[in-house]
Amino acid sequence: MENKHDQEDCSHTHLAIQDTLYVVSGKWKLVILSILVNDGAMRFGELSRKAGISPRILSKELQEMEMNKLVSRTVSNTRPITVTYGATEYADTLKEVIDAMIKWGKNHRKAIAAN
Amino acid sequence: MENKHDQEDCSHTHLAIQDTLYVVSGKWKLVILSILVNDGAMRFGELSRKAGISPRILSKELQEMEMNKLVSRTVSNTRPITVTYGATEYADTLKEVIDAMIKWGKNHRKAIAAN
DNA sequence: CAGTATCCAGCTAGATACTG
DNA sequence: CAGTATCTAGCTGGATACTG
Repeated sequence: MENKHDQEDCSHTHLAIQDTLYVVSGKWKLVILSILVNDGAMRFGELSRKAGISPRILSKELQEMEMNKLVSRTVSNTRPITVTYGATEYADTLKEVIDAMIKWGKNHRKAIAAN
Repeated sequence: MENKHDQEDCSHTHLAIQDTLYVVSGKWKLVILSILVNDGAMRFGELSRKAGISPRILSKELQEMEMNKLVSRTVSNTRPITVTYGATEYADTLKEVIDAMIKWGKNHRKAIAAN
């Protein structure tokens, strides 16, 4: 019984880590998010230029981030249409994770340098 | 001047995130670490069997983790030699990061499920 | 036993060109 | 403008066999 519980807890925990890792890993997700947070909402092309990401990759990343409610996508009825991407309020909840990563990463540099 | 400072802060921050990401990302690093933390130090073969990782990958992961001071490697002068791997005390410092990831991941499941 | 060597499949990211 | 299609290079992880 206890074993079963332990395993379940463990797999839930593992799943939670995987989920977070998925959202935060990869070459661009956090770069995109930080640009949208710091510079505010902007259009697809502008974001592409500012981040230096080719459209194919940017499109894919934004779709995933939208599914994860980290960015919002707003279409304007101009001609041709314009699309604006912005960081959501929900994206702020990631701050705790990112801050923990920043803190550990900074200390780790020192820990490794101090051979 | 302010710009320069901002950029430096930003790049340091970005670097710190990358460093942390490097240590926790990938398919096996946290799995290996949790086994060593939960079950204690053990030998290469045992770890390979317990985690279900082929020797090539396990060896590579352990080397990286040793360089990052997350695992210790101890050679015994038996014949043939035996090698024991264990989680270091320093590995405990990662707990903050991992806990933040677990917490966010668990909440995120709910947030996404509540469509 | 504790790895390393070799070979290989699949995924990630990018360049470039194209479409509504 | 906001993407999608196509093609490609390089990296990650894995199976298997081998060595000291």
